[in-house]
Amino acid sequence: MKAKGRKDEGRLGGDQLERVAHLFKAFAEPTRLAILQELKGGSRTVGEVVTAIGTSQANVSKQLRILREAGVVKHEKQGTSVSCSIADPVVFELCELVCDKINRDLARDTAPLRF
Amino acid sequence: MKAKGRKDEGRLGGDQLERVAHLFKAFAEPTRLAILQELKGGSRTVGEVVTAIGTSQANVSKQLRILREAGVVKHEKQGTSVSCSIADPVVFELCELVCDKINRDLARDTAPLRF
DNA sequence: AATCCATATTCCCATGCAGCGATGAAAGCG
DNA sequence: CGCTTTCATCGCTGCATGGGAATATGGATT
Repeated sequence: MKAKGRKDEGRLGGDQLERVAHLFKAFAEPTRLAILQELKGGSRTVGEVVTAIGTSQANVSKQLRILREAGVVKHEKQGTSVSCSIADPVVFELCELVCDKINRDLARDTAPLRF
Repeated sequence: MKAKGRKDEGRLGGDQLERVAHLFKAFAEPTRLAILQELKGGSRTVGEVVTAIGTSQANVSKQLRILREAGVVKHEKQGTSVSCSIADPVVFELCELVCDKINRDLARDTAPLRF
């Protein structure tokens, strides 16, 4: 009967919820979102990302590690530098859904201009 | 020409990135995900959520507030108690995308059993 | 080997925040 | 009016983490 997981109609346990939360957390930071936005334009070296988003190199490296370990960004050694790129197109879908929701809510706030 | 925002091919500024990050942050916590999962089954009072996920009432109230302020959960006074429900179906899409991604990555980790 | 460059890592500090206990506030009910 | 129920809020503590400065690592060039 394969009672593996799935004990309560697909309700997730604590460990799995932590997994999900951990992945969401990768997106829950302006600096990391800025990095993702930069990578949306294609592969960039770490140095290019640093100059693009204007924070310290140490910080970019650290945030890139978080994104990589979340399976969101991919690293590739290319000659002397390291080239980064989006590892999973789900990034775009997630960001689009979230942005659309924000825009909807903003419209709802601003809409009552009707007179 | 409506030059509102949109200064660099749709790249978001710091404030807007913070908005996006803030919304993602609402999902970046196991307790809040457990609450959302419980509400996925329909409206629940605060008390029902408390007994369902097994943490303090104070904590549930606080996390519900965060979810409500993020526009993710809706509160409605019903008699003596407060009924909560999912305010935006985008919740389901987001969670589904994230879960699918995790399952894909897990499969990729477990797959190389080939010999 | 010495050196330069691009990244990664370590140490440190400050902030944020989840969780608990206690208290407050507000609506039903005797 | 008190009393209970239901939920929200406050104060607090411990832990996680974003960010900077300094340092380590590792490849390339000379």
